[in-house]
Amino acid sequence: MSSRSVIPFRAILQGMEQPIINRSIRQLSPEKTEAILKGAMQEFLACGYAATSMDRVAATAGVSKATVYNHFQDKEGLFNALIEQLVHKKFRSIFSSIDDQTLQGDPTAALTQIANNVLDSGLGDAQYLNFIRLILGESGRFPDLARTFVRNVEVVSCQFLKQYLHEKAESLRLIDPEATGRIFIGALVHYIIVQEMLHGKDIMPMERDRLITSLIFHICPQRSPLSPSD
Amino acid sequence: MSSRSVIPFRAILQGMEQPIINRSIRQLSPEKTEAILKGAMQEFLACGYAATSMDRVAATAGVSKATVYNHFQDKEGLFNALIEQLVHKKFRSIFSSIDDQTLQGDPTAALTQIANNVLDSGLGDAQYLNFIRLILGESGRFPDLARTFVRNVEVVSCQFLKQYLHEKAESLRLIDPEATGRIFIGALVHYIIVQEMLHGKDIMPMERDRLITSLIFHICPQRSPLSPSD
DNA sequence: TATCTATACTACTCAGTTTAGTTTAGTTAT
DNA sequence: ATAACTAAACTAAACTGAGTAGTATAGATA
Repeated sequence: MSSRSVIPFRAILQGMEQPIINRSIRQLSPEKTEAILKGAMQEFLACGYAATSMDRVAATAGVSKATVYNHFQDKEGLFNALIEQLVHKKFRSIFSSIDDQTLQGDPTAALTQIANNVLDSGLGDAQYLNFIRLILGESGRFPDLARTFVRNVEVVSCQFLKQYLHEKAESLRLIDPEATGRIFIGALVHYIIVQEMLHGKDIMPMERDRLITSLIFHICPQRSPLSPSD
Repeated sequence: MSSRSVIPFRAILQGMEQPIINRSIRQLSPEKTEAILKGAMQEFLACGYAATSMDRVAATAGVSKATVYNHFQDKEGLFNALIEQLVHKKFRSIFSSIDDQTLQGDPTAALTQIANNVLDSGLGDAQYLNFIRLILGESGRFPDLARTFVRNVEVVSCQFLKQYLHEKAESLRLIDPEATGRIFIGALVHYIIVQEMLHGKDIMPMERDRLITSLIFHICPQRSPLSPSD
């Protein structure tokens, strides 16, 4: 996107072998880097890529604009670094809080907890919602960032479920645990997107427990005759 | 967003009852309106809201900038009109091409065709993908447009499936056709998002027929012993 | 006569650079 | 160890060159 040929800043030299002058090499302060990324997060998540200004990022970070450009090559570089950080640090493991005991027990209870974990990550957290919005909205202009997201969030989620369902495949009589896992995640993600991201709560309301109940009903083969509604 | 108090243009009066001055009122040419909307579509879908310039919209539409502002109040108004048009004209009925005969027959075949219709709408069409990207990406800044989308696309899809599954509820032994419909749509939409929108095809590949087969396997109660994979 | 075009304008914002001066931290000499 | 020195990280501010939304004007067109 930016196409200029300028002598690269010190920031780009990170990781390159230093020449001769090793006398008093101070690093760019990690505190500033963190502050800039924090400011960038606030701005990019709130305004999107195009509508975010580097002046405002610097102001929000409490740092001069020149410092921003000492730490990051340009707007695109800062954006890339931010998304990469968010994907790796914040939004990776939705399943870490699921204890092994639940996983070993009744599949209905385990799947309920997994579903609730997925929904909790997206239903309350406005920051998470804005992050997904940003990734989806910019996935056309930043395909590599989208792929990073897929590798670190989607793949992890689906692998986790695939593994779990594979273990239970016989007792649940599943023929394709991987596809079942995708259906499970997909139904939940779509619910989050429609209800919260697209503000569809009031237009097409549905209790989250109702969706989870149905989801588990369709995955676990025993079909009880009691019908909750409709 | 734009906060100026200007005497409204003729464009805003569209649909309002005209006052007294009906003396030789030529309308703003509908051809120009269409051309502007077409240009706006190209630009907004390709660049997003913030990165689209009104100069470029006018140029793409083959129309002067002043004409754009005669037909639409401002950038936001044009964007609103565009999304509204797209939602209503282009991306409303995914199910129109499903014939009644299929719907009356074997549920497995019917659901397969419905699933294929949903996937076809999103897997090939780059324009459709960009449209969804735009809606999702701007859903935070344009909540009303997001709601319009929900009302006209999500609700229609889910209602259609709810209705169909409600009729088959007994034979398929469904306890909550509406929730089942959501799961069905959700799994397909999530598949489109991950594979196409987020460029996950090569990272976590999955044949579309495999997903559809599993989906129908989970909805239709008869569980065949033959397993296609894994 | 009203819609259109072309063009230029206003007032502003933007990404990124530069300049001049301040702070900070590592090195060296005392 | 402490003080002096020095180079780099920083700040504030101005600046460049380009682009922005939206308006205004004068003339072409139908």
